Amino acid sequence: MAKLEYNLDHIDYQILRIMQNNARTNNADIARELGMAPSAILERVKKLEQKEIILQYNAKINPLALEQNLLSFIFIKTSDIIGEQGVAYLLAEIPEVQEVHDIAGDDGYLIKVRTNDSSGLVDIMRNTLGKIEGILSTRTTIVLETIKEEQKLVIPTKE
Amino acid sequence: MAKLEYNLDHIDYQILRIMQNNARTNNADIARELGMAPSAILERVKKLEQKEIILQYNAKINPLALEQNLLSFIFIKTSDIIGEQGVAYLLAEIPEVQEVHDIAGDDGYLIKVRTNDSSGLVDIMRNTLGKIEGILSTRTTIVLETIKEEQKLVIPTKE
DNA sequence: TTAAATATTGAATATTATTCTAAAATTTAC
DNA sequence: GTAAATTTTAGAATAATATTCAATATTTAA
Repeated sequence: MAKLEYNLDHIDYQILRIMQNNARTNNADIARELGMAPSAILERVKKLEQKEIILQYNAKINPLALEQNLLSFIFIKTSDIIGEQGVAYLLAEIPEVQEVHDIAGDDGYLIKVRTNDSSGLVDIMRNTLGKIEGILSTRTTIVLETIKEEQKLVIPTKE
Repeated sequence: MAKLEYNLDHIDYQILRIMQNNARTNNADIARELGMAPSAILERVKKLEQKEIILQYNAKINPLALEQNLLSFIFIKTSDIIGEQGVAYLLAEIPEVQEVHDIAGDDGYLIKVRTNDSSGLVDIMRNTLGKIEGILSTRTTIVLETIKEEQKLVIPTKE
């Protein structure tokens, strides 16, 4: 895989900033805001997508509306050899698992799980995690309340 | 604040599923896929937004493109009284802090931070966290590699 | 500096968003 | 269970946007 060149100028940054805040902002509006032609903006957005700078567009859905009230972080120790991530990929396949991170130290992995409630969490731990070979131990942290949760990156103001 | 009634049927679920996977799917396409009139879909989407079931539309940007290569989780113990979250709101104001969770146990808060590199992390810990009154201690976990990271919820298949 | 490559504009067309009214379906109240 | 009230939908009309393309401008590289 060739090294990708991300060559972003300040117009790209502005587009990213707008899109990060509202992915449904239309071309015409972006063009107006940046004082450019819609066709030029379209070209740039397409390029940002092609170069995988914009990875995807998501609607953020209120977890409460889908009765997904329990958020948990679980540290998982495994028998995975360093550099290998067999267990990680199995964890990543679980729909309720939103994040899987390989972390430094002897903890192994940190995963983020969203379930209906504690019974949903128990269910996953027992029936899903429990069936994965190579998991040595888990340590679970329950979230009582989420004050902030977003994926917005800090975008440079200058190029 | 009145208790919100989320009254979702299977058409709403389908809309949510489509939007969660691609927030830029246009009305016409959704209408075609669900075999309904665009105007009906528009009504439903507006309602989902009004009822705060769809919270926002985000473009997911590749952190590498913005040189944000280091992801960390930090456990923060504070002198916040249980139920009060003064420190949490200060943490939430930091742009590099993507998540702030109040967690069970004596750890206090768990935050997720994205920085350029380790020097950016040190900088935040020293110059930003260090200046917040009420932080007693921190424990930092560095992410070596992220295998999965998304906010997609599990959407019911039946109503 | 010049040639080549890239990016932008502006106009034309295709497509979509949005509004509105009437009909249909659903819910509510009696 | 029926009728009224509410909500939802469809369909048509219009406004707005997306997209394409050829010409122009700009940038890049030699």
